[in-house]
Amino acid sequence: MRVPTIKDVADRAQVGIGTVSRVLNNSTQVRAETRERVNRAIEELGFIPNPAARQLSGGKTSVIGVITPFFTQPSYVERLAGIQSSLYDSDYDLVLYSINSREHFHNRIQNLLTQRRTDGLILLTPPRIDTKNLPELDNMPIVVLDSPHMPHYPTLRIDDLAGGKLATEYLLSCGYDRIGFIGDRLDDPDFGSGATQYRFEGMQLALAAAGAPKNHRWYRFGGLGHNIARTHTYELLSMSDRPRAIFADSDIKAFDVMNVAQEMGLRVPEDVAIIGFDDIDASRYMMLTTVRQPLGDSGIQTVELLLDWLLNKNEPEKMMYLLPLTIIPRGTT
Amino acid sequence: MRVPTIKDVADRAQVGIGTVSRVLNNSTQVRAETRERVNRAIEELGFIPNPAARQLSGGKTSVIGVITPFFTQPSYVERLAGIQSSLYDSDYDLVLYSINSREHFHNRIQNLLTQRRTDGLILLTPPRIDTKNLPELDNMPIVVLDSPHMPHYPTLRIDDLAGGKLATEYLLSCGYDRIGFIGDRLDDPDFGSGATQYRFEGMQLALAAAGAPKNHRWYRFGGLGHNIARTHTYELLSMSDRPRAIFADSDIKAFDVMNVAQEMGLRVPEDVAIIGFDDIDASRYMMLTTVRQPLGDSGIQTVELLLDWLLNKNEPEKMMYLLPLTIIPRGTT
DNA sequence: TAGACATAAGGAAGCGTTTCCAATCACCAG
DNA sequence: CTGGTGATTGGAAACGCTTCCTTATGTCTA
Repeated sequence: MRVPTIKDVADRAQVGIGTVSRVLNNSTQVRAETRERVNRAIEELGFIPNPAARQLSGGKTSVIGVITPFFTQPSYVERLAGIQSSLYDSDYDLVLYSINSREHFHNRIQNLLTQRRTDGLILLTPPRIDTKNLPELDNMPIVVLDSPHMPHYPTLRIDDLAGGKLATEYLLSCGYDRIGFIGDRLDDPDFGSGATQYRFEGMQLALAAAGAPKNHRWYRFGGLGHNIARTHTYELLSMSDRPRAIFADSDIKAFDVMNVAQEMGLRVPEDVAIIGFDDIDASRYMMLTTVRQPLGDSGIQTVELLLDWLLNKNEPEKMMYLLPLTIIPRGTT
Repeated sequence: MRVPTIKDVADRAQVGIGTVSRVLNNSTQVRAETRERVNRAIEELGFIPNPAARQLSGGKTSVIGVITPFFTQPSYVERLAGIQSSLYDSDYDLVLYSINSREHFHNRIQNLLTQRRTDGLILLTPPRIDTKNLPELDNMPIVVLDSPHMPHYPTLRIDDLAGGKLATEYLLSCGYDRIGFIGDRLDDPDFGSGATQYRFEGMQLALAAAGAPKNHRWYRFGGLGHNIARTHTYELLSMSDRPRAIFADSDIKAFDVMNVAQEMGLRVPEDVAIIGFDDIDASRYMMLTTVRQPLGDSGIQTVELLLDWLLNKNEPEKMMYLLPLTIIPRGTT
């Protein structure tokens, strides 16, 4: 059986195709009785508008694109899951674009903006790029999640400085005063988001406020990958004046710290306390104390902002929306 | 500046639109010289074919749909990541459809088959449905990953029976003879894949072959969710003749087992050994001994099969492609 | 009752491709 | 030189929708 088209609906409802289209698009210019008749015909035929035709004619794609790096990392997955779940009941499809580098990101967004394959875009932790080269950026609703690099667009993110303070204050309140830090390199040209830097600064502020000791030898800033955090941990914990607690700027790194500590025969938290950052799902199993940021919720809120923009033309303010942070005390402190 | 269309290319290359289209679609019916001229014009204008028009006219969407349940579970994410990475260099976009129930799955696939929003479909762990109601299923290339429920389609999956044997034989070879089992309920109407059942049967075969003791009180089949596995673990480990080792049919459940054992003051593996199934990323951090199935690779292979089908018309055989399993010995045995 | 104006509805044009058919051209055999 | 054949090309039609323009139908006011 052929897939029914708008023409079939029009014939069955004894109206013109224009009227059917108006019913589909909730135009007010239709008499209630006519609308009813058309809806019945749609129902009876099981008519579903052809998305390609709709897109070609009206420019609407019913697609929301999500551009994300590091698709495999749990914190990204959890944000993505939030996005997915919010889109679930909408009429929008979610297209996933994974990127590996700043260049790739630039190409991808350039393409998407010119090709108009999507009605809106969610940029998950986008790298720093020169948006001056993207003149048409303003025509497409874009919401940024977890990045300070696109201040001219609505952005949901956390206050990393406050997060660093929070973690440190918690460690201090537990009685640990000598605190080490393990984070990303500060000047990553591709994906450096400044998160590590702010969290570290927040830590320094908290230490200063409490009059706690600082020691630059306790602070390590590495690249990505497991081994670097492992190496740093080993170095820190081998010192004669080793830190009494370690603040890792992500839960994944904190797991490495836990592993290395255990391999070195140190007890957690008796010999060394550990706090992470993110509160990914696995942290619960690892009994890791951490700073929770609302990963799933942040995805949900991002979609809400974007849908309100697309559906109700409520363009959100181009500002940073700061998300709440909380300490989740578990077994490593 | 307006986005260039095929007409602009045709004008600039001094040819007709049909010729441009033939060049775009690699038809052989174009003189080499003409083809060259057209390609230059495309290059100069930065022309990119409009996907919507293409789809409306030619029926090709350049989209591959992935239908997956449990989007948040690590094993699914890892499969998905494999799929994503393989699609990365192709011209296909990946659209993610998450489903919650068998009904939802049925509706979704029905819609996709009639709407033709995708050129091909990957079904990740689809539930058991009545495919008789989907007469057009045969028109759309579909590859199934991790499910025995669609035997009339090419399917990549593991041999769960062999996996159960493998895990059990390994535990026996470590000297643990009293072995418990924690798995899903056997008759889940929605997503029961038979995996638990086959893994359990494999275990029973291995026990019988080795003459090891069996005890039905050591075997628990629960539903989804953390608490059920936790409860079962507690029950098992509270017995006076408690099992010396526990085989959990997923790593996630094994984590619960580890947690409960620890809370009960039991040492792993000295008091109770634990083996999981899947080898998700987190298992490495948890030092969990487990049966590794190639999650990421399975996604890659699925895409290879599908792309070969779409691009080269190599329709794969409608059979089960069995993926290899290996024991990953770590700290819990 | 007539004119003005709002509301409702029909349907052609247009969106940017692919594909099909017809036209043209080059070449060859007879 | 003529007719036939295959390769190459141009461009109309078609895909299924939205939108705009037009016409028809009320409805209200003076």
